[in-house]
Amino acid sequence: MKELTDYILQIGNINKQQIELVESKTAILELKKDAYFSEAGLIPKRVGFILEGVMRGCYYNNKGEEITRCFIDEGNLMVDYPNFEAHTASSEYLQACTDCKIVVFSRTDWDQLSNTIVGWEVIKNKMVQQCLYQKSRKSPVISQDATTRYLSFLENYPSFANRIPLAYIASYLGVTQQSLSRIRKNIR
Amino acid sequence: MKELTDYILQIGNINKQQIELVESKTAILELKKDAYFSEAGLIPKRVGFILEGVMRGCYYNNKGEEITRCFIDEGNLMVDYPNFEAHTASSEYLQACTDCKIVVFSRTDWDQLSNTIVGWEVIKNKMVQQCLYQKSRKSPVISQDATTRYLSFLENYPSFANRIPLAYIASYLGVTQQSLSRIRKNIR
DNA sequence: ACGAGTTTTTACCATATGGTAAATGATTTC
DNA sequence: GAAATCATTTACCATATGGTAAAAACTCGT
Repeated sequence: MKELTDYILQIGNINKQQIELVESKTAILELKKDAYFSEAGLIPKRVGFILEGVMRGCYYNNKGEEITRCFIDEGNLMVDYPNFEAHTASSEYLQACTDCKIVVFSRTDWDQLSNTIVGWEVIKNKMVQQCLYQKSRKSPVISQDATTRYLSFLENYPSFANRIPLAYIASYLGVTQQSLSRIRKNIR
Repeated sequence: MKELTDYILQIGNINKQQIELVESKTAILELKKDAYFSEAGLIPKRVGFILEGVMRGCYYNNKGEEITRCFIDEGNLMVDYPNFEAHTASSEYLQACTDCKIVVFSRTDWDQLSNTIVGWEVIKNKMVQQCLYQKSRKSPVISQDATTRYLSFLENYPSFANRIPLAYIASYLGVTQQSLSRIRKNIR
């Protein structure tokens, strides 16, 4: 669980005893490839932190196409936070792209740790903030052409090209699989 | 300043006296169309809350083209928060698209209010979070075609079509001005 | 190792968007 | 109010990407 500890320490000040308390409130979840962590239409009940593997957020658009909204990899927080906070149904799936190992907080523990750890509320909010920044910083830039977006994707997620299905990457980049396949060919 | 009060109250609990304290730490800034609130290359020193008008975040890409990254309208927070927090140079300009009236916090006041108002730290972080969600929720969806993106834009910002230069909207949507002009024609 | 299923590549043509340029329309300045 | 500047529209052709379909390459379970 060192990864989670490092992640928290980089964000806020918290002592050893408090870290142990945080850890005591978590559980480890192993997800097989393709399994869901949370689903569209349901109220998110848990916050995850990815220890190993890659997850993605995805949804179905009005044409029934499956669209990848984001990738979340090791060392990052995973939750549809607006809906988690508001107790409203999520509009996306959080799905494992590979086998994953995840630290899980229940809603109760996630919130109640604020009562026992001074500053947990602040740490929580900063973790969520950081998670959002990551997402927006890495997400494809709409004013770039498809090839440039793919090259940036490779820089942001160097290990993904061979681990993640082309279709997931294509919908993330906003192109068809065929186009992405052609782009890969042109790059070679 | 009712707008700012409402905004804060919707986010956290804070009493009348505390609100007055917050307000006493702010200044009102009037920006003329095209003026900058902050600039690329400089360390952001202020947090703004827009009372009237529309601002945009923009930058120059490696081809020298001016790209609009986001619009921020009335009732929303405006700041390049990652760089504000890290004391690092911003990579974008925050520019007035129309004449604007803005509530301004200096960095000192923004941070030190946490010492006098219990819970300000949490409110601060939630305001920033909400600001980020707004931005990502409204930003154009890369898997949609240009016409769909423009129609969504109109829903998100109904008052913008005639107030904001076409070039700004085009680069926000990831199309050329000519394409956007053609799209407008097709919609009519 | 085989076959069924899945994923990726290729090919062909249709279409949307880009690039360049010029014409029109709007706004500012003197 | 005329000239100058800036913003928007239109036109033309080039190019990138999409849609459909099929072939090829992988994967998985037996």
